[in-house]
Amino acid sequence: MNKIVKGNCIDILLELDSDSVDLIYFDPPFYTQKKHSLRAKNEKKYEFSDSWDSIDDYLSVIEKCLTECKRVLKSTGSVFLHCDKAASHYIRVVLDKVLGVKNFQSEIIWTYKRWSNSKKGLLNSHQNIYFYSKGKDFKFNQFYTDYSATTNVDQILQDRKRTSTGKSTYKTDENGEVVLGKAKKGVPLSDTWEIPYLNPKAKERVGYPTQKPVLLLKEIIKLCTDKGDLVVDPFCGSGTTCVASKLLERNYIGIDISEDAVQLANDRLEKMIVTDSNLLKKGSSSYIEKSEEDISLLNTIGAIPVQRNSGIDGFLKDHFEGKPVPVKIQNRNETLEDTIEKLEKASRNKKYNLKIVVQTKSENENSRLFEFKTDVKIIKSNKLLIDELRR
Amino acid sequence: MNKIVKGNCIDILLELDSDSVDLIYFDPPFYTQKKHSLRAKNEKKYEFSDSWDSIDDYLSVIEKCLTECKRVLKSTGSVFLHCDKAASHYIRVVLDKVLGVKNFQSEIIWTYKRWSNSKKGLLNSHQNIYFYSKGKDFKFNQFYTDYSATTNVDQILQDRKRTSTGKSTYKTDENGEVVLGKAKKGVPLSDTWEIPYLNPKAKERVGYPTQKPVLLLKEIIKLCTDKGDLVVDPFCGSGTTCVASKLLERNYIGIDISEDAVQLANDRLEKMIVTDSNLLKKGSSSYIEKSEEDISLLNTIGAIPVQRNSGIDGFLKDHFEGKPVPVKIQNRNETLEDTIEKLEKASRNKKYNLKIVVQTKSENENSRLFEFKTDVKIIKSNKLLIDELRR
DNA sequence: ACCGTCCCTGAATCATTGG
DNA sequence: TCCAATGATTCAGGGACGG
Repeated sequence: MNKIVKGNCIDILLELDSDSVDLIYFDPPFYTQKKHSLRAKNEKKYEFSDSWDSIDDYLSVIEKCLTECKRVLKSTGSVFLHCDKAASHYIRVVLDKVLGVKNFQSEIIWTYKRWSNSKKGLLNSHQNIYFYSKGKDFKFNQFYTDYSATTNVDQILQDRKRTSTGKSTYKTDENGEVVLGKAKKGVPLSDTWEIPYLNPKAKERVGYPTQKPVLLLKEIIKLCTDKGDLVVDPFCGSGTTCVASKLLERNYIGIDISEDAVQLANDRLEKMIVTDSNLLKKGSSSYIEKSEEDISLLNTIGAIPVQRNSGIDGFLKDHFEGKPVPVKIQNRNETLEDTIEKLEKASRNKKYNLKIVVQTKSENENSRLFEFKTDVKIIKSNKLLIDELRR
Repeated sequence: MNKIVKGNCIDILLELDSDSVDLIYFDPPFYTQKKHSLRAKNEKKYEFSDSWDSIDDYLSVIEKCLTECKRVLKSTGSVFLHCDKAASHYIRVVLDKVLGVKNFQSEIIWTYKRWSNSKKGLLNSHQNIYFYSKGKDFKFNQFYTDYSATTNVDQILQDRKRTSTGKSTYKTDENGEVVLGKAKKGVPLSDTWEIPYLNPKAKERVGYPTQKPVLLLKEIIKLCTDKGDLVVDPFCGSGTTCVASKLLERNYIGIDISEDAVQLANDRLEKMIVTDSNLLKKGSSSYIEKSEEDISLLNTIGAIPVQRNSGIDGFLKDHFEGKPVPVKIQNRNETLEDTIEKLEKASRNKKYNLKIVVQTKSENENSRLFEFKTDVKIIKSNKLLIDELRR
């Protein structure tokens, strides 16, 4: 597990156990009948050929490969097949055949803004991803997005009933007051995703043609796998799928027929560890989730986040008595004392005039905080204040 | 010209001259294998059946009809075929066959926000429109949209040249100054269109199932026809295409097999009601009135933002004692009393068990808040708590 | 296993009401 | 007359259930 393998994807797939894979991201050559090439920053030229004798020739390769994919997939597994307009309809016919019409789940549209060209007609700015599950009980993590700006959320919290004619209306009790319904989670994720196209200057770019943004792959992986699950990419190219899997702590196997691609993907995974380790220094593997919450909190108090200091999460934009004000947010796994100590340690020798800890958990009864001598000021997070209201 | 004809579309198309039509909007049943019915405001029930013996049965009808469409089309004419995920791939195979792979121009994605349901998986929120021309010299009016906010317009005005290795760079003259190119017109219209779905309460609604927004049809018609051109809709239903054609001063022929549909379409052409979408006019950002800060704060306390209620800024995701918890953040220009009053007013008749105001400003000395009777709970924002530390 | 049929879901946004 | 607040209505829906 967690490797990039050089070889024909069918051969390599044959070596995998049946019912062992959670997600397959299938991104074959698009049947453009062209040779794709691109020069990387180090001037190395990467290319692959997407020329075929005929569409049938092309499709038969796809079909064989998909059949093998189906075999290695767990019964709860899914395939995401990425293609573009050129052959998407023929490929979907194959998908229907191999995986079954019933297991078609969604046509995902990936839209992006892009450079215009002089083509007569509309500017091409989407690609299609077909989502098929192996069976009925596929793994799916529901994600929710914000309500539209025009939605009256206040209203939709109400319960409803049916009138005699079968129309649905909002329910009121005997006093004419509205009846409130159950908690709302937000809007289920749509099948149209707007994710920026990989910018030609993006650092992420490694110079491989048709490289996909990591964001797109992360989205797909989060949707259909959990931590520790296995993701396979039979046409992995520059290894974006593997990078995304690694970031999300999924296992991965990438396959590509080109020695260059395998080399490149491996390099990318190496380097990622390097850039990643800075983040790891800061805290735990929960970095990604925790940081979003914390960044919101730092935002609300007007603080600038600091990434590489385990004792300090940020500094207030406004100094206090001429000195910066360090802020630390209590971590889920820390006692308040721990938090204070870390902040104190990090600010030793720095004569800050004000140091702030944001408390995020209630103290338990045998807290000895009152015995604790510190000049750190403690404020309770708004979330904690609300939790206390619930008591 | 300019008529709605009752009958089978193939029969009616046979009566039309060859090379006489500029645009065909082809909106067949989607192969949902369901009966679609809807009741209009006057209680009249409109329905059509979309059940077929098999996909081949369905496709053979489509193919016959498309073949006839091709015949009546001028050499500069185009077909827009509207379908959804259910059979889009099979339909495109037929389109390739009848009109030719070379004449495929675009897959247009119509995306919209819509009310959700309890489906496992992604929320379905797009439909597909295939744009094929009859030949190479199809009529096409290029439309342009604004550059994206992140585009460096200054830079794209510069001319470019190629380096020896084939990379494209900006051109400079002998003095090293940039060379400005010719004026740019903007970004060509993309193939992904976000147009609001016909609203349940829209006046434009006539009670016919699957009714399309006039806006969508206007977009298509403007793209491929000029004033006085002829537009044909072989499955015209409630006649949206004809309404759009009339509005844009194009000629039209609508065909439908249902007497009811023909009647309805004619009525509609008599008194044309079109809702122009406020959302499109103003843009969804104009509805978002909350500041980044407020959104961050709502985020940190686990609340869903509400955009359209001056008394409530959000609801906590977790209910309290079975009821939602409204939250209001004190506004810069409000006294705390104002804020509380607004929240109270907005939650009148709703039996919330907990209502929260987030105080963001200190009370001044002559605050009369202590005289104020309310069951709203007040918490101080983290920002305020920090400001108070500074005193 | 495969149909209809019924019943439920739940957010979008224009129309209407209110000031 | 205009702007802001509120609500009505929808289902190119989806799933459960019974024959």
